[in-house]
Amino acid sequence: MSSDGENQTMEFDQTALAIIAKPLAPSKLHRRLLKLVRKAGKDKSLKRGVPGDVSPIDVLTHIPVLCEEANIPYAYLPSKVELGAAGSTRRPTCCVMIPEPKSGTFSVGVILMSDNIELSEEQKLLIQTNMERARRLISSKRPLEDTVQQAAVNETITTSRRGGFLHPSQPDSTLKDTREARRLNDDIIVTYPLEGNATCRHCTSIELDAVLKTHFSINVCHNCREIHSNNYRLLTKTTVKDEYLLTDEELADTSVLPFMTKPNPYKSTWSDMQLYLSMHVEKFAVKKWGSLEALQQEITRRESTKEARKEKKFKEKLKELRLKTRSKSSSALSSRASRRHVHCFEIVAAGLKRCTECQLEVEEEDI
Amino acid sequence: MSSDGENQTMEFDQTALAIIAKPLAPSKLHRRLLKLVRKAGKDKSLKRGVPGDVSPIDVLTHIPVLCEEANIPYAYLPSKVELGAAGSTRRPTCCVMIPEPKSGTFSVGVILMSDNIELSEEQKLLIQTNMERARRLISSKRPLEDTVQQAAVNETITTSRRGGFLHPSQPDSTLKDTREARRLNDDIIVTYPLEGNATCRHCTSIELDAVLKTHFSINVCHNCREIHSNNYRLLTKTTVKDEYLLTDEELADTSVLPFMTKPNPYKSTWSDMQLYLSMHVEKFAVKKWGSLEALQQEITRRESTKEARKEKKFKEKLKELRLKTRSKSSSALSSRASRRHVHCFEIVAAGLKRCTECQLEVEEEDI
DNA sequence: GCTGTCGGATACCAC
DNA sequence: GTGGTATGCGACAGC
Ligand SMILES: [Zn+2]
Ligand SMILES: [Zn+2]
Repeated sequence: MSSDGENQTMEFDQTALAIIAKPLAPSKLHRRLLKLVRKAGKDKSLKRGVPGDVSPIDVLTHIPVLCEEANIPYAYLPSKVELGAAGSTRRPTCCVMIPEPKSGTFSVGVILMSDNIELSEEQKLLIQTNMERARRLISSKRPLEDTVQQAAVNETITTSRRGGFLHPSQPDSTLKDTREARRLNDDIIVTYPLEGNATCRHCTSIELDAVLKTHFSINVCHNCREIHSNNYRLLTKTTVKDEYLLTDEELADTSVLPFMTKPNPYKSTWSDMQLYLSMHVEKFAVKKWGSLEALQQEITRRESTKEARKEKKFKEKLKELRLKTRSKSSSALSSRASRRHVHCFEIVAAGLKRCTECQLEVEEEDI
Repeated sequence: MSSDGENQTMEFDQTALAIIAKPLAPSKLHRRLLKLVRKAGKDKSLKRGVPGDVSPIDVLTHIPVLCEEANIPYAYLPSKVELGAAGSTRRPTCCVMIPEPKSGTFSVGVILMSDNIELSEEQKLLIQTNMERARRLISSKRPLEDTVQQAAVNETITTSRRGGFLHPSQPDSTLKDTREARRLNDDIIVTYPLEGNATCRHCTSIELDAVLKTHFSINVCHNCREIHSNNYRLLTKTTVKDEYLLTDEELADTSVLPFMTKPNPYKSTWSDMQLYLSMHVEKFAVKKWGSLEALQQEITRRESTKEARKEKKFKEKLKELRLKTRSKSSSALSSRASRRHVHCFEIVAAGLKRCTECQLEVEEEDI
């Protein structure tokens, strides 16, 4: 099953790129890259190069080459995905390099592209190859990723009885599945004599889903649960807060919104997951927000304010950097930079690199 | 001067209504009514009638009559003004009654109208008359209004030397003038021998404005100050925070944004006004927000979030009320209500009134 | 008009 | 994925 999910991410033609760009359906590899970037950012180990007055593409075109030479796997990501999920920048094109925890050498490069950059067939192929290499590296190197990987395996084990239920027409079933968490426990409750069993609320089956019956006192069979999967999904507390805009306070009233717990898949010693039933949550959210449309409107509103905040913050930072950098790079030097070449940087000060050929100065900032 | 301002508010034909409806240029009377409503709201003394399932206009048509009979002055206000300034409701039509502090009898009624309600000539005349009565009552009755009125007089006194400078083509000069506060002190600094005086930064005059020279070390003559009045306006701290979105922290750095103080015009014992120079503020705001356009965009954004919040809050409240009221008014009774008549309410419970003829129930809520 | 306080929402970090 | 804390902002009441 897990191999299913990963195979899908390898197709990376223009069509797939458009699909992957949807914020709500990032592929597994994308999500891993984002997590990786985010984690590296937290560790203050992520380096982000911000060029001064030259067009960003001028600086970036050589990165793939450098990566190739240094045998560093890299990958292109549509920028939209990054913006939403990893909370990165609004720059149309930029590059992040993720160093090894110990040695400081770079292990993975990620190039964030604007959506409207045209790719040649050759580039596409290169991308595909490197995506694969990056994927392999990621799944084998990073402790965080290892944990998640491990968790996925554990889930698969506990759900062995339904391991093969994934439908081929669901390209992002991996993601969906994790969020639904229906595979966590699929035991069936049947007692003897059979006549004493309650029947499914939708049909006459007595093979009731154990999770729903035990934790939510809902009698529903596996079949009907899947038929009405929108009602019987399990949602984590975080998801509910993010996608239904409920508050901690509201989620604390178990008489209105009961929940079950499961060990935290990231690390079992961390706080348990709190899983709410989608039908409860949705009903509550409709009561709170008026309608699902109104809810969606509020979500959009908050997202746009978030975007605005980010943009403002970034502009401030950029202006600062520009002020710091502009004085150092004279116009005479930058005109020389127009000649096409691969920048070769030397470090001239803490966080400041200069190309030995064109004197382009690039400031590194920790993010 | 103050009589100038008040005369203008008496013209209340359709044209004037459109003019008055502009949020940024409410007439003096409008602003007083709004303050009155707001203050009454704070005192929990404001009663707002919320009809159940009947069309609001059905309930409201008799209010003027009742007011007439009880000799209560009333006035129509375009609803848009209320929504923005007094933070009232989104109802297209509603009515607020403001009781006397002691007796509890009503002294002023304000009817908030939708902008698209058609008025007959007779109605317009009635409105005009009652506007006038309401204005007189307000300026004579309310302690808050008295204070403001008094403050206005004091300002006029301190600015006697330029008392007549108001231009007739400025209908809202009263408001503008207060905000500019240029009349607070218009002494001229000239020392002898005349050769020792600095000259105006814009011309050769040595009759420098004392306020700007003393508090901001800016040499500018009265004439040039008025010519460049956009640069040399004085803005209160509150105005700066509202209209330029600067924070307390930013406004505290006097090396960047110096300010002068003046006694609080509302009550001299309250905190002094802090007056900033418009050119300083604008320059800082442009640096902070990127441009005046970006600032305006942010202001608009915040206003829309505020609107959204209000709307949501109101919807919640309305839903509650509907639930409480609906069960009490049967459909049979409300059909009887369609006959045209003046509702005559009796109190059936705390905050609940019922018309003796049509049984219409109206719930009063404190706001 | 100014100030302090409170509640909501958001961002960040550690587990 | 969750819980805590820190921060910025809007609302409000008192002065
Ligand atoms: Zn069933
Ligand atoms: Zn001059």
